Amino acid sequence: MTSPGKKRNSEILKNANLRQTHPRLAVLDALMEADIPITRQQIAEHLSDSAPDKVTIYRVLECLIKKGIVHKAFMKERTAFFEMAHNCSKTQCHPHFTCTSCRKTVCIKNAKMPLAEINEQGFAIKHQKVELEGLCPECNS
Amino acid sequence: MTSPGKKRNSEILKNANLRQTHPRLAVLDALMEADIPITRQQIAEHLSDSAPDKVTIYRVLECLIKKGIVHKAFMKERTAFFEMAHNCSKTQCHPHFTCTSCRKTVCIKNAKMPLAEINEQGFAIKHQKVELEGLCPECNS
DNA sequence: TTTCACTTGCAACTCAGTTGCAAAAAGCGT
DNA sequence: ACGCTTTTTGCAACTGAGTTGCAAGTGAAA
Repeated sequence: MTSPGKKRNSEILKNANLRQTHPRLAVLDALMEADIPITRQQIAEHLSDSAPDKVTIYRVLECLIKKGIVHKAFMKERTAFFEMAHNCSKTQCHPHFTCTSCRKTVCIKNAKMPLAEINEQGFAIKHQKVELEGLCPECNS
Repeated sequence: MTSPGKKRNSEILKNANLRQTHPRLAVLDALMEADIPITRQQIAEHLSDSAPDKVTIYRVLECLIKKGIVHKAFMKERTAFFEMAHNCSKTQCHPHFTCTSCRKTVCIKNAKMPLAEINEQGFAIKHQKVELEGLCPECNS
């Protein structure tokens, strides 16, 4: 449990002006190691015995999202998937691709997407999210 | 209840090889009249006294989605929003814009979005969904 | 009109996420 | 280190969208 990211997570909290607490460091650790969007349940499983209460995990996530450290990436089967925001630009997350056959979701970090342009006046686009569906390489062969 | 769309809805079911039933026609009617994505609850409210059971509405929607007549447009606050698919191309729905201030969502039917390009080999993109967030004209002034 | 597969409605259930509140602990000044 | 204040945590109970099983109802083909 002395992973190299431990110090960085503590740094993240400090920069965001948040108290250093076990649940916050633990949730950050789980999200960092996963490196793909995961659910609250997967966060708890990753932390197993030292996992905070589920309410706490939700509250920690809410707080980290508010600070822009974490994103709610997407919903699948009525369940939210969270990921670290450090691979996203300010206005746009990388797209997520879900395979309609095996139902796995992967991050497409290198896809380039222009921001949508709205013809009507007055809209200020702050954030764009792209979801892709289709067949992944494994199911497509 | 003799709206001009009644016959069209019946036609839709016939073309899809689905039985003509009250719940199916009613759900189609509600979605047609709304012309924006709505929830199962809003469908029921639209139909008020003649609304089918909520389970039936979900099953009708599921069936219409399978036939490509209806789309699950997006989720907001853990609730699914459904819309007629006739404003969407095969590979892409029009984007939906949600205002972060008033929480209203509108369809952006005239926005042009190219399909994402994935550099890695083997992915077959079947469908792309774009969600936008920001300030709507009313909240932006 | 009969028949049968497909649909519907009801009741009971599931389960992700939320709320209220009392107990714990982070961080500050002393 | 030691209180003190404020923020955070954990528990239990709740909420509400969506699902499941099953018996009763209905569309449409023969």
